[in-house]
Amino acid sequence: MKGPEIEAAWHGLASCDRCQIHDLVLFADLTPEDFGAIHLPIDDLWLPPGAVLYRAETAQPALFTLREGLVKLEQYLPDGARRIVSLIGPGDVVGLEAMLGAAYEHDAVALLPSKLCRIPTPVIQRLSDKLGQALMRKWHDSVRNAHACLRELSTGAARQRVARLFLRLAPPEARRCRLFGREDVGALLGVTTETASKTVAEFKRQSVIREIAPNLFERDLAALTRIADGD
Amino acid sequence: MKGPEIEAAWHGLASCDRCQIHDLVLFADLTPEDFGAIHLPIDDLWLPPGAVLYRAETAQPALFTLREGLVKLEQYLPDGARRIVSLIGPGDVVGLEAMLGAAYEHDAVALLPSKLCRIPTPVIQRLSDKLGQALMRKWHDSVRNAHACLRELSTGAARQRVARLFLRLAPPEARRCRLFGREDVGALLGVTTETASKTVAEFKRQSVIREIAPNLFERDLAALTRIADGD
DNA sequence: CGGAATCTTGAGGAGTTTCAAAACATGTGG
DNA sequence: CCACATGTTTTGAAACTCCTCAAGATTCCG
Repeated sequence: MKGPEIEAAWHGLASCDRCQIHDLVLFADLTPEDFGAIHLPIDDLWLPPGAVLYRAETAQPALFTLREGLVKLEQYLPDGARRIVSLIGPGDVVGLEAMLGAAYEHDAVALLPSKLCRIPTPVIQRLSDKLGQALMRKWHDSVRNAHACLRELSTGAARQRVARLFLRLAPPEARRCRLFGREDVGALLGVTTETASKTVAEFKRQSVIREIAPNLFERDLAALTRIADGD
Repeated sequence: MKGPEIEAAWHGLASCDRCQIHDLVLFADLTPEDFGAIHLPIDDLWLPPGAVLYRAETAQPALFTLREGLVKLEQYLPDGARRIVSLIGPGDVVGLEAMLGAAYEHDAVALLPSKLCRIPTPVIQRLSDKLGQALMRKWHDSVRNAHACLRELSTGAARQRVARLFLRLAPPEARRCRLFGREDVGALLGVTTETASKTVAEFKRQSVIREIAPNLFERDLAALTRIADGD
């Protein structure tokens, strides 16, 4: 049931102070001196789609910042049903539970090619007074993200959910967005793979979306918004 | 659409050090000296069902600990659809976003008669080094709770969701549990009020549950578990 | 004892799932 | 470069679930 393990590529050591998305991430408020005090390696990772970042029930003294791409957090019900409980986008942090010394609670898997930083928890702890608020903001983001997934992606008819997903896949100013496999779309929206596929196909026929390349779409934002709010 | 505002009853000042659920709450690790350092009033509140603890978009420099009862956090979609995104039980903290100086993000409303403490955020901030881990644990609980609501209460057929709700309404050792209004059951499970009502009625006919008194049920845990895991 | 909610029930229809098969894509080895 | 195997996406038809609408029963409260 679980796919083959795909190894992450180690990309090198990160230079946080020259990070592209500097103000999005955890270390936004740090001074150059603070960076000097980091004595543990912050690894730079690249994951292809389907690659596993970590598995539930495992533990590492590290959390991750997503710089680019898209990651899913999935959990399983006692009856084996699989559900994606959160979509992680650029700037978000994954694996915050490591700060409590706890095991990870989800499978974290890349949905699109993704770049991440692996930050050892001792680094965070050492800078904790500097980071206090920023860290809490990331917790806050996790809660908000979870509530948004419930509110927007698990409520209403299937076509509304798919529409809201397309609106969520890229910022409003971007016309194009990239989608992932239909099985994952289903597990995220709480519908079957077939319903996910049929709905996406229907949107294509109605030119609410247009498929430029495999799983790369151009969106009609007005039409999508209309559908998202109930036809 | 929103019900009438029901005022909370102010119950008195809390004595945290003699709290009934002492080890569940935020202040579990504090010493008597720490309690002495609290110079802001920690109010003791009692809410009847339907009473509003706070509204979304409003702000107070305070968070709340639920000692007894059940509270819902609800949000609205652009199209007006209402959704309960989290169920708050005894020991849980509500309104953690106040720690970031932000406005509340949900309507928080009592589902059952509830007892809470109102803790001013400066109290937490003053004790922050003592509380660091405990506070983070509460954030963690919030995320876990949100994911559990998505995973168990918004996945699968309606009868599975209702069964999982009944299993969640009280600890496994308790035979009886109390339920709230059908409209709220629907908003929590992502089904209509009618479906919620029909499913509860069906469970009664099949004696999976037995109604002792209005909205007080005796549960057949084995049967509920069987249904929850897919018939 | 009304009157207003809330809960229950029913019938019909829309939407989703299920099952099965075909179309398409991808990667491997000949 | 093609043939083939594998996996994903699409499509269709039938069964089923859930929603909609409407009405009746029940509870709650003034």
